[in-house]
Amino acid sequence: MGRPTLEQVAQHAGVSRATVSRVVNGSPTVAEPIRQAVERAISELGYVPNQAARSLVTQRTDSFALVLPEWATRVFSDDQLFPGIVRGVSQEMEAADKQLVLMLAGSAASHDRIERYALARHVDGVLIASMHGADPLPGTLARMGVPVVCGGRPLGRTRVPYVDVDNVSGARLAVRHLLENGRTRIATIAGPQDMVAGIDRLNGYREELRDSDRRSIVAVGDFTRDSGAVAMRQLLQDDPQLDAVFVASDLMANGAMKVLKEQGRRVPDDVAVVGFDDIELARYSDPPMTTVRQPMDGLGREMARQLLHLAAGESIPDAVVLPTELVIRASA
Amino acid sequence: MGRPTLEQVAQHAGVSRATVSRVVNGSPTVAEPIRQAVERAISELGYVPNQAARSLVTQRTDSFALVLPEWATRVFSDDQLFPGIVRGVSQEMEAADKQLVLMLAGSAASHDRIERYALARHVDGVLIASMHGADPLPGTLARMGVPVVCGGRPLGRTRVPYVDVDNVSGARLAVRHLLENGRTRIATIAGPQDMVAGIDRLNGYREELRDSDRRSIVAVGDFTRDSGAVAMRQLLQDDPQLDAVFVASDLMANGAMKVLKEQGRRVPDDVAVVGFDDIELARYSDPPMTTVRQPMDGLGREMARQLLHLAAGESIPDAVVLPTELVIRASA
DNA sequence: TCTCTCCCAGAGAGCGCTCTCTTATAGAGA
DNA sequence: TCTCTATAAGAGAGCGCTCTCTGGGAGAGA
Repeated sequence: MGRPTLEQVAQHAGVSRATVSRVVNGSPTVAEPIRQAVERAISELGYVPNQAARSLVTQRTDSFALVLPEWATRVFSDDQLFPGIVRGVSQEMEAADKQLVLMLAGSAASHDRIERYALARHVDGVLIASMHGADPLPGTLARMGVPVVCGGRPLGRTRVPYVDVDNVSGARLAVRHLLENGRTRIATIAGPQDMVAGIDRLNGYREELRDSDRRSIVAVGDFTRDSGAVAMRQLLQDDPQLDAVFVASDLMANGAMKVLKEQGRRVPDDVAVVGFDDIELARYSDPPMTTVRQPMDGLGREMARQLLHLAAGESIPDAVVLPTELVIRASA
Repeated sequence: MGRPTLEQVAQHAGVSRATVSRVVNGSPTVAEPIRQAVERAISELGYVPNQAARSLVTQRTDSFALVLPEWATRVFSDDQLFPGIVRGVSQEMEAADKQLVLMLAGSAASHDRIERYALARHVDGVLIASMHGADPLPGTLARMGVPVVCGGRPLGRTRVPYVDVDNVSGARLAVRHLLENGRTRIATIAGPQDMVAGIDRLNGYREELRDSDRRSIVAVGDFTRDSGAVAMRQLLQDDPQLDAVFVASDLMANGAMKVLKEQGRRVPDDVAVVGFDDIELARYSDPPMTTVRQPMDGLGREMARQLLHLAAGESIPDAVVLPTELVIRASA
């Protein structure tokens, strides 16, 4: 009954507990015949080391938590952002033979849960992805000595290392493309201004326009499709002459394009549209969308890599910023 | 330095280790003044129990694994299936104060990893979602005494409890709807025939047609949008007269509708289309899609509930089948 | 041949916690 | 007053593993 223990393997192989431990952990100081005997015993008994016992002494668990805001699974449900990050992190963790614990942070209560969890030494480190506003969690954990890496530049004064995509440059690329195509009245549908992605993309838009002396025309959405439609209607009302829109997410751009179609504006002939994210939808929309690609897998992978370094006691850069790229299709 | 231990809390409160343990675990046999003293010590020291030490003796970890095939994050990337299950499971686990460990099973190698992980007593049970073909993993784990619940009926002879949605009835509902609307040549684009969802939906289609003496017209896709387009072309070639298609997933239906449009067939006037899944895309396609809704959150939640019961030593039903529902929009 | 060194296996002390068993204290009944 | 029971706190034995320290045997140098 029960799984076999080190002790039993040792007995079965006729050696001491210590020797079995050495074999299991690949110590080089074990004579070949003994190693083989132990390995035979291990596989005969189907021995698997008890992780709890091991981490009790090593003080490591070899697993890491990925914290995602619960709404990420909802708002982003039909694009690749959420699965992309998860996949990237997961790949990198698997490669390092570490485990991934996923935690969805819904309420404020779950912040507490997560904090306790990390402090219970359940994980060797924590990744925190794309939070709203100035989330205190990363700072709190870091202060308690828990290795933490954020996905997306954290707002506020917390000095926590992060990995982000270059939202500002991405937005500038998009706007520059519109300018280069002779568009003169370039509006934007910005994302929520309590999220870094929302803020930075709007900044990029503004910077690029300022450099070319155009005036900005701004509406704000919340990254959902419907909010994109609402914002587009607003923009058309504000400036019926506009001939281009830079939209801070593909999903909003999709809503916006629907409105443009309804109002009889042709895309891109009358109004050019550039999105952001390059989710699958962008490729399949009508017309296929010109957009800014952000490497979500890459973001996840890089976050994982940085955290692994940090947890290994190495020092890591305060920030890693991944490049974004303009993908030109038909909408602009 | 480092986090405080039980011992230190005991010392600080002037009691024994056992008493602190009692307080932490909410034992009723502690006198009120002592309990308060201990609680004060706990909060003063910022004590958090070490999970590894605890589970070493309790033989529980209070965490559960959710295994997802890696391609789930890719193929299903732009719909709600993957995030839906994750969210459902996560909610139920959080409610039970358990942790969720997410494991993406990519290769055959990761099967091994997962097996070792579960056997290392890292988790108290395992959820396995939507695998291809007759996956040996659930059976193997179950045989080793690990509590397992599958999402989606497992193929093969393994007797592992599972939770599934009623694919057969859903498909029948869809086909019946088409019949009731006077459609006579009803084709189907089936899903992959090594997946239960693919098989059952095709079966439902066949059963319903057989009951009404119509012949079946079948093309097979792999649940991707492109495969839906390819299959639709095939169907139009096989039977140019067809006036309806039941498509086994919304994503494929989206591809199919694009082809219909290209070939000048109006939806639903010339060809009615019914999808399956009710992902967000269905609501936003043109025309909005009539489809079969499957409760992915519900599936996740029910899986979690069953597993929690199982892990608690209670007996659970071999199968739980959740109802599907026809959502009528404009495409049929 | 003897000693010194090297190498490899064993012994044993915990890691931080739970839980059973034991003991001390107090109150009740005779 | 003495015993019997009830109740609450303490003592201590592990849970399964790692890792340092110790010890024994073999080979090398003198």
